[in-house]
Amino acid sequence: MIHPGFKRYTVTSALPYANGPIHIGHLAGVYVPADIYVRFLRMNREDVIFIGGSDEHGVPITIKALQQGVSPQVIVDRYHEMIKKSFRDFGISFDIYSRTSNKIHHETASAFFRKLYDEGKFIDKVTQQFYDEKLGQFLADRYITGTCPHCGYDKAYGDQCEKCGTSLNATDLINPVSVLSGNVPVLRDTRHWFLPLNEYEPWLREWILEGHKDDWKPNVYGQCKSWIDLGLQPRAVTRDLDWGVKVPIEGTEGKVLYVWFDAPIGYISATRELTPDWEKYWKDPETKLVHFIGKDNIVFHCIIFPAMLKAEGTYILPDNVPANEFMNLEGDKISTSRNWAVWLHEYLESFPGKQDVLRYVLTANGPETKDNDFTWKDFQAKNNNELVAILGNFVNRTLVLTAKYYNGAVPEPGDLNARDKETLEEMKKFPGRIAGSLQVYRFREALAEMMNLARLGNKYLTDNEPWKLAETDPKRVATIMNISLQICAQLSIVGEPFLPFSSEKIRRMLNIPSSVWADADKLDWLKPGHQTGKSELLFEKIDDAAIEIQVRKLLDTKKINEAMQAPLKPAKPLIGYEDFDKIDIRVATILEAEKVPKTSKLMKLKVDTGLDQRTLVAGIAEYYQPEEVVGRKICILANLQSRKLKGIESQGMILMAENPDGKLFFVLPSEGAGNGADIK
RNA sequence: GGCGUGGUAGCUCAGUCGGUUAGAGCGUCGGAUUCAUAACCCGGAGGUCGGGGGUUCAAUUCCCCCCCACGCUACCA
Repeated sequence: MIHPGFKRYTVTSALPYANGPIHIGHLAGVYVPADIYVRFLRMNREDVIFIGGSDEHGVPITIKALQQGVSPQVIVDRYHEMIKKSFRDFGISFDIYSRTSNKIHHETASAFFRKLYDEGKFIDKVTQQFYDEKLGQFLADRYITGTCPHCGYDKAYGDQCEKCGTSLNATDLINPVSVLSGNVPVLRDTRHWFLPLNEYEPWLREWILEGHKDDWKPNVYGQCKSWIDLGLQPRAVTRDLDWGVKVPIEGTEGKVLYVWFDAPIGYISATRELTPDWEKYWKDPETKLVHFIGKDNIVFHCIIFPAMLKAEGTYILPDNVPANEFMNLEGDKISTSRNWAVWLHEYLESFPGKQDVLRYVLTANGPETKDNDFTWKDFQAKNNNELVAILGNFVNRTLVLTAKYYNGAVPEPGDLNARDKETLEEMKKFPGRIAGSLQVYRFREALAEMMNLARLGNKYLTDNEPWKLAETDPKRVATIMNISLQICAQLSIVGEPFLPFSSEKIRRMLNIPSSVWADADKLDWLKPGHQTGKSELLFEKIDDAAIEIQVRKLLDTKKINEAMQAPLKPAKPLIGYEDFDKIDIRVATILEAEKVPKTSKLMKLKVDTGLDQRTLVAGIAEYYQPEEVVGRKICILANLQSRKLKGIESQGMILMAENPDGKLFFVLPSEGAGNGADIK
């Protein structure tokens, strides 16, 4: 038993969203570490299931479908198959890779929701939401576009402006428009169900803050503590949308479960799909549940999903959530929309048969404690200087010498000298050390230890110089070669979780079957006289040209992105003078200025307009300091309806010129214009 | 703005419950060697441990302030 107290394992990996392919960020953060962990458990003959699947609900998929004029199902079918295939080809060894559009998932999620509903675990509230009267349906925030109140971008979504990155409420948008019909939507009442997270706060506090103080990673624990200490709020678990799991309550047509509610249940659905025995993986306290995720998912997997499971009452809770940080690419954040990524399906085509190289690089450079950077140069260096030079080279020189001296048959060892014994003792320590690191999710460390075994082999060979003794001391050579061959065999065992393809290759070269972890310190996998197989190179050098191609590809992407960036806003339609005449723009002087506390962009200003003195709130604090604006003569829009911002009544708006990058500049009247001067 | 995590050699990272010369891998320089994919093996150089204060006989390690990166979150007429 690897972890005392547990007799089986349920390992989940975050469900990738089915609106794009898999990239190295996904792999480094979630799937490679999860796969290493699972392969290690399997080698220990543990009862383990490894769950993956596509998350196919949610608004972004419906938007994408809309843009392409197809049904959401077409979108998810396309990406689900693509993702599933690339995972399989890459060797991520899921026991099942399922999807949330499956019938069994809809049933599972419905039943889960219904149970909580029947037991009164939800509260319901009526709120106001935009409604498209022409189509007769409510509009999710993502289904509304309009002008961003911050940057003026006219294609901002109701939840976020993709230009300035600001998160918004749909009601903030200027001139909101329905994406579906182009109509102006109206606000209408709608009923939704909420999970009252606040009620679970005392329990979460004890379970996480007390119970997992020592075994959860600092980033995970810290994030949880932050959320709990801030005070938890009820979270809506339903949405007005027609793509997703229908709310299983009478009279709720047009409502589905919110995607974050149904997605984690996908882990359970997938298990049900995998085995009729699914309950023991989810309801037996002797099962260890581990969620592999990225840092952006911490709150869902540590707070919300556990609260759901707790509310349901019959499920176990995650024992650990080893969330990773992010992997950057060549100094920039990976981005699907900007095509700034190394896509798995493209990698598999560009570097056929080199799954283990990427697995190695992503593990050795894994973002376990902080964001890391993937560069192609580093990829090449790790392949050439580590995989080829240290691991591949050791196996190769051993097999070449074995072929040369013994025609590939394992020689009978003679008497062991001190150095041999010492080496064998060292070898025995590796499986335990590697296992110790893997058990606490320290994959980089475990991998480095595995490579140290290859280093041990290289040093053993070099120091003993069998090639010099071939003529004079054949018995000694036999011993050296026997031990070197055993190291190769051991490498194939302890390397298996990290480099499954290469381990298989070593076994083929040595002509031995696969082993379990318990045999990793046996030291006699190869009996004298055993005939080894055909030797080949374990890894090949990757030359500059191959790397150059990849780097150029990224440079091209960068050029395209730069060319597309920051276009000037298109001209607005013509208006008549009477429209312009409605606008009252005046010269004013700033009398006082102070930053609005607890905001980063807002500044509270007192201005003299000539007619009166009034208060304005302006989003200029990122570009100007209060002391440098006081006394300035500026232009303001004076007859704008007032609006409260952070509790302060803003009576008008300062005229600012905005560059495409969002930077703001005052519009200044020339010398001589007095306060209250009318601008026309 | 609030909260969280991180900021240690050129690069990727360990580590320090405060204490002799701060470690590893890769890179770099030099040596040795030739079984091996010019690989392996040995050795050297390279760090005021993000910055500034404080506590202490002693701080990279504890405390305070600040800066930077990333995540969550608020706000941006």
